[in-house]
Amino acid sequence: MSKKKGDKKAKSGKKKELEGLSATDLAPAITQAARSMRTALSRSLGESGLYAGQDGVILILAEEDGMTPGQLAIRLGVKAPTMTRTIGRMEAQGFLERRADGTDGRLTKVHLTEAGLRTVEQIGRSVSECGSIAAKGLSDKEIRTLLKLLKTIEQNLQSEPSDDRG
Amino acid sequence: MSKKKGDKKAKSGKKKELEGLSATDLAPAITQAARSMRTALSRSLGESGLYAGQDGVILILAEEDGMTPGQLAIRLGVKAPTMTRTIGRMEAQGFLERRADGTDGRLTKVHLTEAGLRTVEQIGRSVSECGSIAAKGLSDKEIRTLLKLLKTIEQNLQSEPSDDRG
DNA sequence: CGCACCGAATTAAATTGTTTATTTAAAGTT
DNA sequence: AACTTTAAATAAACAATTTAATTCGGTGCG
Repeated sequence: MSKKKGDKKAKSGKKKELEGLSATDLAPAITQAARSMRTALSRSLGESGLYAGQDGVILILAEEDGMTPGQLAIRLGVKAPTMTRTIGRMEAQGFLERRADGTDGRLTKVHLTEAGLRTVEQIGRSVSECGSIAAKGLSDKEIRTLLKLLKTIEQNLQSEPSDDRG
Repeated sequence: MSKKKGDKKAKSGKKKELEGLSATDLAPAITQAARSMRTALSRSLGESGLYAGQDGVILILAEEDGMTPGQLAIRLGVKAPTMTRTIGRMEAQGFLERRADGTDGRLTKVHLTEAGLRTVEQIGRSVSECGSIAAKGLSDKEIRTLLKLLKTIEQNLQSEPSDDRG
């Protein structure tokens, strides 16, 4: 870092060199885009009786049944307590069920129920459709670029856990 | 019924023509990226005593004081009840205050307090810093591309509020 | 003037998400 | 074998977000 200029505050300048300004807009931009996506997905998912955030659990379980809450949390990029509660809700809703692991008493295995299995296709459709709507007008290349950039910034953010130095 | 090609599973194919597959990955990708961003921003904002979601309110108010909750909601892309609640918390925290509009009894004007004003700079720094961290390694052009794509998908999603026609 | 309608704000209820702390079981150490 | 440490799941507390329903002031019509 610091190999170039423009790393300073530049608080006094309201010029046109908005190099830093772009980065400033990044957080709001992605926040709002994600909010729109979540809302759209939520609406589409509602037909299956699911909430945004639950779809990923079912989709992953459909690929590999019997994962533990911790594994699911990692796969979905959320914290373990979030997964625990989401699983609890979904279990109450009848989409999945917990089973104790016979070998390791600490582990909980999560399995799709029949009802859960029945939602898989519809969820896939919702997620896919939402993505298509969002990507309307974008070329295939642009979509891939977007995905790549998204992954990059995610990795950047996660590799910098706590940088509270001034 | 109007859908046609690309609706297949194609789960077995790992080829390069993943046109539909890209769009399918869009929702999860942006969701997780936004989650990372939110977490990072939340951590940085914590020093100011704020939570992610509150920053925008202060920043907008710093530009134009006395906006109504509804206006703030639109500007920030959230629904009115969200804004009401956030404003309530922030008022309790002492960052802003509500004042009734003398002319129109239905309106509430939101004003920054001195404490709120004092946080403006720090918030701007946090948001900017977060964006910079997220954008590390990306060229200026890439960042602008990302911003443009983000805006596009946001508009796409919002112009299609509830079109579940088949 | 009274009643219907609209619009802004709020309340209510549901969920995801985070951090911090607690329980419980496995593993490691002495 | 008893104690300590670690790991997984969970519980509790706090915040954001949404939709649906409610309150309340303004406006319009009869």
